[in-house]
Amino acid sequence: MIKIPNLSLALKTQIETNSALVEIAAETEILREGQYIKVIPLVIEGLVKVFTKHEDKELLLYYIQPSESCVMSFTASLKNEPSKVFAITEENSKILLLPVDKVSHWIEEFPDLNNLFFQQYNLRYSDLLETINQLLFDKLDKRLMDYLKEKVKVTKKNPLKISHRQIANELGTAREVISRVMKKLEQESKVKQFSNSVEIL
Amino acid sequence: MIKIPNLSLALKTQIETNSALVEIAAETEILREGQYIKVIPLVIEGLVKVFTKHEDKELLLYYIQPSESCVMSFTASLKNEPSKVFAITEENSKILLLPVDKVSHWIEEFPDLNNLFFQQYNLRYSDLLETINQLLFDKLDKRLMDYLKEKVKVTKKNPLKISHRQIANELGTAREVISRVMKKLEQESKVKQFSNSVEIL
DNA sequence: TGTAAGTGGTGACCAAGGTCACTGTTTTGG
DNA sequence: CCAAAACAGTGACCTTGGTCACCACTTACA
Repeated sequence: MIKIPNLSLALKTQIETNSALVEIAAETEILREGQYIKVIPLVIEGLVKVFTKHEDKELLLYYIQPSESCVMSFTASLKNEPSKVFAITEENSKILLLPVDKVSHWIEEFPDLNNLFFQQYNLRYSDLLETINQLLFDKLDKRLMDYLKEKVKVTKKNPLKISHRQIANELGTAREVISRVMKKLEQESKVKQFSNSVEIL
Repeated sequence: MIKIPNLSLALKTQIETNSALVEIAAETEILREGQYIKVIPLVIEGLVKVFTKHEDKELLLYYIQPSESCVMSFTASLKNEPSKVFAITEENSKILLLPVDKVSHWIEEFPDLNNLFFQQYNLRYSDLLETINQLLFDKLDKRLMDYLKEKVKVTKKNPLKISHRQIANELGTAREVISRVMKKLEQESKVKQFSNSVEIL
């Protein structure tokens, strides 16, 4: 039985018998801007990254962690609108795919599912607002540190195996810039770099 | 009887008999960061501006227009969390104040209200994402033009009576910068300036 | 095992926008 | 009607971060 906090047994049974559980390899694109979809993902295991992108420049928006869903898919499928964001698996993941037509009924029938989606919306509202505040108020050194801390927390790995290029992509900037700021942070003893990996101190 | 699209008569009656309709003068602060609240506003008439702020620097996030509500208030009051944003009336406004304890019941009882809040969350998600995209991908001249067009649409006034200082505040920048960019836009015949007002061409 | 691809480091330079200082004009309230 | 406050214009300068051109090192895999 799938473990998702705060869902009733009746609902979990419904979900299990009506949804597909798929395993998706790391680094697989699962949603792109403009795409129409008919399925709502519920992450069981692994990690999904959601980001915005425009002509080679992109920005990490938030992660979808186990027990979480994707509100973009929720509205995109219920209202038949195209997605405004991209999503990609960052780790090998197990994801439940809930069929839209079922979900629209379940929402009325099961207050706990209704609740879950309200919680998800609220969470993403906070995530996006946080992103705005960082873009607007913080310099790159702070943004980089916050990014690294968040990444350590979410992947539960320290040191992180990650390239300067990927960091740059996720922060919407250039590799050289990360190189520069990273060096500064290392001199300030806030991080330590090995080959291809970064440890937060 | 209050006119709000897509709400059942039964619900509207409930709302009318259990909520206070208040008139709030323009430029009145109605919500600040860190504040706890026990009431959910539904704008009937007028216009409410929602923004983020940090040490004198602020940024317009979105407007709450008639028939719309405030999802920040929704979660802040239902989950007893402090607000993360500021809100201020931009015009004289009539606002229905729904008591939280009632709303939590109405949401289960009336699918149309449940629906309204999902729509509002979706709308704000889009608003915040749009804000992020503009901050990240657009230069100030484009951001300024978009801001002015939006303002004209939302206030239904062209020319707009507005100072460079206020524009600067809402875009998170400085007055001198707006002065500069405004001059450029005027030379490109995209706007026309009179004393204390701006017309979009 | 050698070569191509990916990665990181660095200096020089550029562009956008933020800051400062100061001026003149317009608006407003007593 | 006049003084104070708010507003707008502008040149000089600074800071941040983006761009470019390289070079050197590591890693993967053919």
